[in-house]
Amino acid sequence: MLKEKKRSRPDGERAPAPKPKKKPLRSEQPYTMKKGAVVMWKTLEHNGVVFPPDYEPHGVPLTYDGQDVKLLPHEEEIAGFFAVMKDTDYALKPVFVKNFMDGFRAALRNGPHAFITDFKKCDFTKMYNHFAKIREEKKAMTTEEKKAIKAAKDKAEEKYTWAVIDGRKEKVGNFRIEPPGLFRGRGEHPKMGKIKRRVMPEDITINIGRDAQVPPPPAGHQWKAVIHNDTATWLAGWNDVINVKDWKYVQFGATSSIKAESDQKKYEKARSLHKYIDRIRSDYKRNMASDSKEMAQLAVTTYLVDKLALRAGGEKDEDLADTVGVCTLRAGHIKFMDDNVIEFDFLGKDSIQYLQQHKIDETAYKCLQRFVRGKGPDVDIFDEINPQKVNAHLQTLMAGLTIKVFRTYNASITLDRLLQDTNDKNTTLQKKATYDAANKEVAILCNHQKGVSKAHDTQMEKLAAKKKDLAKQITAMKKSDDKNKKKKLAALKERQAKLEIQMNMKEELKTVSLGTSKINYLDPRITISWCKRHEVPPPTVFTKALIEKFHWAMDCEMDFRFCNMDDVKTEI
DNA sequence: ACGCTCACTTAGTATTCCTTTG
DNA sequence: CAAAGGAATACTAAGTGAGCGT
Repeated sequence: MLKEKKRSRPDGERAPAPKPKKKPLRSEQPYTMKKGAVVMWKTLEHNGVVFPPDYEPHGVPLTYDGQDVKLLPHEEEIAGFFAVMKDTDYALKPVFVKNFMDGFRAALRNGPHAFITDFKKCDFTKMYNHFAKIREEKKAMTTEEKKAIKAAKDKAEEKYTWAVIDGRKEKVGNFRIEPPGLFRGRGEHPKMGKIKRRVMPEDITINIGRDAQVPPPPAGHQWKAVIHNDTATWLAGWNDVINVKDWKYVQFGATSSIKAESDQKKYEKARSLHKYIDRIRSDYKRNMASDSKEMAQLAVTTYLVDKLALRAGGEKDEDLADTVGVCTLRAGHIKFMDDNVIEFDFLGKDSIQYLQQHKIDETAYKCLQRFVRGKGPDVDIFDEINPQKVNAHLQTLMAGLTIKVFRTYNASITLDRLLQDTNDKNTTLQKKATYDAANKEVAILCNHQKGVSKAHDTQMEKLAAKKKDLAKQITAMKKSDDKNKKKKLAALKERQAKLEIQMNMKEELKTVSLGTSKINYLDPRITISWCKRHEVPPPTVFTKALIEKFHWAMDCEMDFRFCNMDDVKTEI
């Protein structure tokens, strides 16, 4: 059964400002408003956004049906979007090519080049080479030239990199407006290849304090609107040009106090789940045997979320890639194996495949068999529930609990558990390996993957060659009568052992992404406490950016499993 | 109860930066 | 000192969930 298509809005317009509610005077407003809407700031100043440079025509032709055609600037720009992607996998996908070509043809339609209609006759090589040449020229510049250009750019952008919130100067995140190009949707996205048109000042809504100076739009332009929404923390926003009902925001950066505060709350919530987890687990175990199908479905989804760290899985529109989470799993996504083992095979967020077998609770196994009975592969397994219902049930057990908290909780507590095995006799490097191994387990739990780098095989071969060479040297050393033979042999053997570990690690991690959990799921206080206890300098495991992001946790010593709100020592 | 908007977090990949190597 | 390799950061797509109106 196909999911029902959600009604799409005909215009894609969005109200520029929150509905004007009957509010008391601003000065009379309490700091926290009635429900949900919390006032996030009293004053907010910033300098707006940076637009990409205007298009500069290069005059390099498109070759069509063997003939060079010099396009008009706006046509040339679009052809250029494709030319730079000529060698990517996208250019091989029919949907991508069709969407691109539809857009390209529409741009050509009323001009002198409307005869360009057939993708097969389009040859983008000249433009491609032109861009390649520019890249080469850039690369060939001296270090000083590169530095000077970078410095000039940094200087011009400096004032956009920060904003002042309640008197504090803080980093802005994505202050650069997204440049035009072709949409790179992930997986089988029906809109891939569509033209992402240039975002204009007229698209942008500025959110800023009432008393702040409104940043001037580029000369000859206007902002779409200027609002003063103090319950939101975004500085500017616009309707996404591909999924027009989506809204893109310019937000504060990861190191800002706004983000730090919400990060702390997230991890405190995950920690407090530890106090409730036994009750929650007995609740869903009991409810899996319930006569109520809805109750049983709530229980089984919660069980899967807890055991496998699955995502919620909200309903999606048909004009997006077909991906699922626990609530949207369909009968064809699971296979019943012997001994209560289920094979899960579905595409999750970003169309990343979740392909894992798990032995699950016997009652849950039987429930799943019952839920899929008589259903074709495209029918929803959990037909009586959705994430809202699951979350509503969870909130009868713990205030504020939602599905995603389980991912944070299980990721963090897994790290905490695995780090218990750290050997203090080890070197810092070995301790880092322990940390990375724990990080890796979390990444597998959360199914955080990455594409195998193109260079992977060559790199492995090189390491293998190195290893072979070392083995040779060792054999030679054994035969030699060098008086320092013992020492040298030991050194060689150590290098060999290190190389061996490096190779195994590289192979094991070739599809596993450690970064995502480190940035988003692992309570930094677990890591920092571990660093302290085992005398590992934090930069061993956190990059400079992460140390800044987690600055609020830097002096913490904490046990994740003891939830005491007083533990948060560092105030922002 | 449900659909929809809004605001924000989470995610993989592209690009840039920095270090190592030849 | 340049090229290569790998780490770090930038980018932007794609999720979650609260809350509101119907």
